[in-house]
Amino acid sequence: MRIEAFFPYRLAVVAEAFSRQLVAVYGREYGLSREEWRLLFLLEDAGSLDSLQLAQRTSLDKVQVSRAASRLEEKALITRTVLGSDRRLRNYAITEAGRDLFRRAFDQVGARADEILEAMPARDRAALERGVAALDRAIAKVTEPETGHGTAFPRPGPIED
Amino acid sequence: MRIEAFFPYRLAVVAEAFSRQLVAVYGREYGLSREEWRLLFLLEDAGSLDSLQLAQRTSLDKVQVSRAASRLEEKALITRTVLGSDRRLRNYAITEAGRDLFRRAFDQVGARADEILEAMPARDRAALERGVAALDRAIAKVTEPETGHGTAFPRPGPIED
DNA sequence: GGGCAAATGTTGCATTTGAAACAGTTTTCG
DNA sequence: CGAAAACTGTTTCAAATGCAACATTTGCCC
Repeated sequence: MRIEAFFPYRLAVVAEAFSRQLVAVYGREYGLSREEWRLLFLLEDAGSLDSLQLAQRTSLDKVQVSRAASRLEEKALITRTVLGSDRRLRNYAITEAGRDLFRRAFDQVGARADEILEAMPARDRAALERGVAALDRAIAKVTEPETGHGTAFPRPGPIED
Repeated sequence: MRIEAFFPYRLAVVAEAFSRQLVAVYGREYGLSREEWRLLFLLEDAGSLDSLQLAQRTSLDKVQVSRAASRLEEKALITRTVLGSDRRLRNYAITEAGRDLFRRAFDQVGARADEILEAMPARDRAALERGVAALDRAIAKVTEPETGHGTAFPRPGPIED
């Protein structure tokens, strides 16, 4: 089989290429890593989050969150405080500087993303959004066979993570 | 804006999750990195390639190719020889051991990929393939002037279906 | 031909990343 | 109560990665 015809390869390559286009903006021009970008994105929307909420809404693991938050704190883009109610947890809040930086970056990143997406015919764009949403559901279904109550399919191979 | 509604984020997260499912197979069970997997994939199809052909058909840069090839050579899965016609280039060939390993891995990886894709309704799966192909073309179109890296994989011909 | 620029693959070095160990805090349960 | 287990964030250490310099080979242009 030719690798160009192998769908997982095509998906990975296209997604990486798309991501690179956006990293080129928030990375080169604003010095943000992908993890920092995502944390700022979440915090600009929510204003403030504790680490439990944050873990639920990001696909980053705890090490990535900890390190990205350290860097953002050094740059004074967010603040981190220990929660009084549970001292294991942290409260993350975006600063005004962080908000300003994110908004400027988001303008450019969003414009770049739109430029690419609008280069697609509308029908194709709709197909892409539908397909991505469906793939997301399929992965969740296949990898979480027993999160529901009742009887779950017995899976041939256990997949953790 | 909620990050979950930002399409580039959704695409990246879904693509990473899908890729993780496959890396869990060829990585954990066969000890292959993503780059090694791709090189083996190409070489199993072609049997033998020189480095120019290889550069055209992967989205890997020269350092990644060099390092992945070193590891594959150490494992005796491929051979690397200097080309007589141009001693800057290398000829990569898959060994029998490499072919065997790849075929066994591919059976499992392909099955895992199919398991996920077949968990999608057929219409959604068709939409995904259409959308991914269209996004690839859009990125190529938008980044065409630069022609530099960061584009998607080379398309030998128009995508059917 | 001869010197210089371009092309190719490799290596060095600093940074990043991932997995596991660690430290601090809370919950559980005898 | 209090020891042990569980949970959360951080640190540590080895491996991977990216970027630039490097060495080798070829092509170019006079």
